[in-house]
Amino acid sequence: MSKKVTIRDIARELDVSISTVSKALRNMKEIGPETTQKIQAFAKLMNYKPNSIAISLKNRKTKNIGVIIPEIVHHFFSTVVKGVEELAEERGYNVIVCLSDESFSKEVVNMELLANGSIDGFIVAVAKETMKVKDYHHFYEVIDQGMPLVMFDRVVENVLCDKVVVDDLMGAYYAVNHLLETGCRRIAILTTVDYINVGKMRTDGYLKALAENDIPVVEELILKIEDIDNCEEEIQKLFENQTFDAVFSVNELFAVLGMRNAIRQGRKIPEDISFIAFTDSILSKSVTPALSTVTQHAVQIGRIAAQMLINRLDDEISSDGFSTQIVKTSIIERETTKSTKISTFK
Amino acid sequence: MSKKVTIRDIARELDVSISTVSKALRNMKEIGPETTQKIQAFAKLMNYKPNSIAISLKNRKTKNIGVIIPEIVHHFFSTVVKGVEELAEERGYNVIVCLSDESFSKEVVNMELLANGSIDGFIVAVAKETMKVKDYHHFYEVIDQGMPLVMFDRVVENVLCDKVVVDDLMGAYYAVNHLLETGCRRIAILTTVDYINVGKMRTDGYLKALAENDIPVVEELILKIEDIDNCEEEIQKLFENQTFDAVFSVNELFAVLGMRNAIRQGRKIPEDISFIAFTDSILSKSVTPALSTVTQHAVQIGRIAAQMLINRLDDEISSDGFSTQIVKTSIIERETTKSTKISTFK
DNA sequence: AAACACTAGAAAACCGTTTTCGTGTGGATA
DNA sequence: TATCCACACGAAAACGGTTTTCTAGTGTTT
Repeated sequence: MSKKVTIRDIARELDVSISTVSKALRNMKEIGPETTQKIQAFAKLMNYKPNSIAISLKNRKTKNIGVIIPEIVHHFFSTVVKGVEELAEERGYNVIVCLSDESFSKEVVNMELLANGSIDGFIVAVAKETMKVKDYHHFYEVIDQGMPLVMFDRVVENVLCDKVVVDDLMGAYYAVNHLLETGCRRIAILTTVDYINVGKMRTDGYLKALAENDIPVVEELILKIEDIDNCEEEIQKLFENQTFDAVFSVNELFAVLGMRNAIRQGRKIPEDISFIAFTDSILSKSVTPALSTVTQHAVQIGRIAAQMLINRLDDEISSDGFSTQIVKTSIIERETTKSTKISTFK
Repeated sequence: MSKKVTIRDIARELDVSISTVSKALRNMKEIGPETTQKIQAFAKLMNYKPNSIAISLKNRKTKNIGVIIPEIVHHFFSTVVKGVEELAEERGYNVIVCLSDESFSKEVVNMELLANGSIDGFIVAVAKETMKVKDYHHFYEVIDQGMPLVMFDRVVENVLCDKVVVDDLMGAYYAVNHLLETGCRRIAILTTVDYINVGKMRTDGYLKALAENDIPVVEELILKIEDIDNCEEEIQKLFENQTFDAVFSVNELFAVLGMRNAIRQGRKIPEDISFIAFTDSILSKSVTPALSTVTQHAVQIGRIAAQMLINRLDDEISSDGFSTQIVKTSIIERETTKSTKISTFK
């Protein structure tokens, strides 16, 4: 086991001073070419790598960015992380991922842990519990210490920082409009409880689309699911007790579970009943029939968030003027919605 | 914006030495009770948090563990990370996640980056490309520097380190046996090319099960998929050109895509054709009919890997005696395989 | 020959904390 | 009263680098 070689080791071996080594490694003209040559060659030979801890301590910069997400086994969040990772790598930053597990206390602990020198800035999607208890002191503290913070998707209105959000309302609006355009009239919605920001926004988009098309809102067709583990029963009940010709779902899972009910009832998709859902992952692509979706460009969101953070870090921009980027969604038509063209031709 | 307060600030304010502050904060009996009292109270007031970088520098420990996985938008890998995170948190460690993107060079770069002081040890699933080019120098270097390394799932035989692997061969064996027991005789396999360790192992398990039951191996029923992006066509061709009454797949995706072909051909699942696949994520649970799977206990794998690493880190065990933990799989029977009971009753 | 410019390298400061090794005060002991 | 020992605290080194300042030596210019 060969220990890590330090600048000091090189200096000793080559019988020069450590400052000479330091300068030579950074190609300073102050050091003669052949000395520089020799030192660099030896350093490479010894497989020397500067200790990043020492450098971090000296420059008070870690070149690490901390990402805190509620869940990692989650297509949207992991895809955002991928985007963050991509851009961070391009700009020479590392990514440290921590999970809040949707818990307020874990979010606080993780932030405090990372804030003490491990990272230069945060990218966060706020935990459900935090949104519920509305306690944002950990965000304020971090900002107060001069550490940049970027929120994405699950954002808090009152916290002053850069934000990246999905255009959930309009995404839902267009999705429901698409159902309307293809001839659907009684549209059920599978959504979440209102304290989940994105669920609320998507529900509002659904309502807006109905309103603009003079379709009456039927309360019985609005299913707000609290507990994701028991969603299957709730969805089944909806299918048993109500009739409708389309389903708009705020996520893939609810939609696919809905499709199961439709299939078992012997209904044809999309002829008898159409489906469209937020989130575009393997699930949508691989189920049969393939699910039409509203894609949120998660990689893009990650990249933008990382961009905002690193710009602030590198340019040392003063803290005034925070911006909120809104990322538009797009609809991917697959097999669970009728073609707009065909319905026009009819 | 209030700057971070250091131990030095406290010393200056209270007009004592920095060593006194350091000791008082750590409750050393060397310091008088009322001084300790005063210093701790003031530190709390100032919201003092020790700088972890400095501590890392001092004790040459970061309390961080680095996880390198090929993909994050991947159910198995992200679930393993969740397991690692869980256990790391219990033991007071942070997790730094880096992605190799299945690329050899990114794997090397990321390891070098993290190895320079950012972390105390590694948990790695080897990238496809690395397995292909068989260049493992970065693993040897890290081990040589005395940094513990734990490999999981995608492991390299020759690298001496702790390992956690799925019992892929037996998992596949039992899965195929299950198909056999429920009356299937012509069983197709959807697998990957042989340089992917787990694909190879699962194929071997398939072969073993057939051999032990005196079922002839039909080469045409073995589909080795290289490029995951074009797998749909390849699978379709198999369904068009061959007949079989069951499919064993090394992952969920291939199976679900296979099911699509069966459904379109109007075949009944599982009566006409059965399906069973490795990996148990939302996909299996939510497709219709729900897919029977071989679950790999990914959280468990993550926990074990983290356990092995942290034990070595905390106990400072000498580097001899590496172990390989084999995690058994289990079969989850859902709707794509016939019930064993029923076939017995028949 | 004196003044000057340049190059190379030695030495020290610095980052925030822990740790080792004093040092001075006071009370107890001889 | 002189010696010893706790006790409470402080000075300084260490961790591993970077950076700055200072010194010494060489060669060129006038």
